[in-house]
Amino acid sequence: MATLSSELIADLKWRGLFSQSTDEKALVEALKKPTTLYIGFDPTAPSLHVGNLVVLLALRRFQLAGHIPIALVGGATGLIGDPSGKSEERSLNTSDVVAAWVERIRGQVSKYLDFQAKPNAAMVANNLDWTSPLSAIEFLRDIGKHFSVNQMLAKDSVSSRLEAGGISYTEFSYQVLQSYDFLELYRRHNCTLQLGGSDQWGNIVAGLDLIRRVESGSGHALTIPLLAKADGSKFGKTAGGAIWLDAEMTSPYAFFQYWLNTDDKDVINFLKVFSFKSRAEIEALEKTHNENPGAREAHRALARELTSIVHSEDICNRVELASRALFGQGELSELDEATLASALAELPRTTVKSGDPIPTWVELLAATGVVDSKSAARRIVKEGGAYLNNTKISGEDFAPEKSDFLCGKYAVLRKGKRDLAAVELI
RNA sequence: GGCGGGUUGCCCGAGCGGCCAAUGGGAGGGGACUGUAAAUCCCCCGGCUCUGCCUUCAAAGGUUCAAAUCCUUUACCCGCCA
Repeated sequence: MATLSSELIADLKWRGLFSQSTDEKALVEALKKPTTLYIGFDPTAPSLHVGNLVVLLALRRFQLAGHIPIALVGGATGLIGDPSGKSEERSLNTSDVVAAWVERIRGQVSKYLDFQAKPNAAMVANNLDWTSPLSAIEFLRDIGKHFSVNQMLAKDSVSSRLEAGGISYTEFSYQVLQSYDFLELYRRHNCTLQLGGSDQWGNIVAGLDLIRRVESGSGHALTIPLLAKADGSKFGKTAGGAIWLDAEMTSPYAFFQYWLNTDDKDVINFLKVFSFKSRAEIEALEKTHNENPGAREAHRALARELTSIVHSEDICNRVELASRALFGQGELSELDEATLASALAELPRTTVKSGDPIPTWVELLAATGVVDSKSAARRIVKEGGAYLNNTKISGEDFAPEKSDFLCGKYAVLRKGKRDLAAVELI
């Protein structure tokens, strides 16, 4: 990892993690010394998702380069709602919901930073700590006075909303709160750099203005491009919804598969953006990938590294084993019970009591939740996408027999090419 | 405050008394081809105890043998005039 500031910036640029910054020369100069920087995460859901990982890992890159990272969890801003990039007003969440999400996200964010590092230990902050004690009058006199409505209206996040039908005073005020966060972190920790997605540019420079006006101080802004996929679809979304970092919300198996199934056209870019591998290592993978894309070496490296970072190396190994065991190579019936059990542990599942009659394939699949209804499961059978233990089955009434249960316990249902579920006989 | 227009399945959007579970596009799903990729082609896409039945066209009531389609009220959105 680059430790010299010019190398750090060059590395970020090479990885496609550099959108724009305030005076780049001055930034490089400032980064020659350990610098305190922050990124904010608003609790808009119970977990962060893979989209957040881009900036979160960027923060880690800075720490590895010797800087002091602060992860700010937006206990206050999460109550307000950032209009950036939204075409409609957000619906507000209650304060207990937001408070609960803050705690979960605080825990998540902490996994990616080093709090023991010397001399640049990471910190986690919550903007509710300094926003909540502030009275409305103080806020308007001490902070609001420094903002020009003309400039606020000119911000992209606001002007696009004005065109799209309107914005509430609440969301309009968001940029003031975010600016105040930067000011507070500047005061408390001499934090002089804020990172964010490119949609955060306006909010970040508003903070720099505030620091200049109130403290006559200066700082820097650096934004990271929003990650785009080659086919134009939104990164991090699947039919099932977002890919979350929380293992309860997106299983490590599904997480691993998500990366393994990355579009060929995206895989090298994703390695640059997410991986901590060196440029040389990534370029070697690029070469391998171009020579034999079918081997999916680059995909596998990406999936392995991210699953290890987000979950753990141990979980990653288990999940990869499951992935290999369940996909084609080798007969399922040849797997020993331990391997099978751990592979299936990662899948959506249902159970059948050993005394009870065994339900039909359709009923079992519906019970695992892989499809929304029995009609959907029936459709799969009709269309020829139904498999039991990797063997195609037909007939809507098809039901597994006792003897179909591998090791006397497990049956593997498959829908289409890659959607798997497990049935356990208990 | 007055007048007019709108609210349809995951999204966009036709339908404007029976032939409507509702045209078309997108998203999504299955198949073929492949590499657990992309592109392409074919098929599917409310639910169920599935040759039939049930619940949907903002909500609630009504007219009719029959309503997404007509009437009334309510909620929300959007225009024009004050």
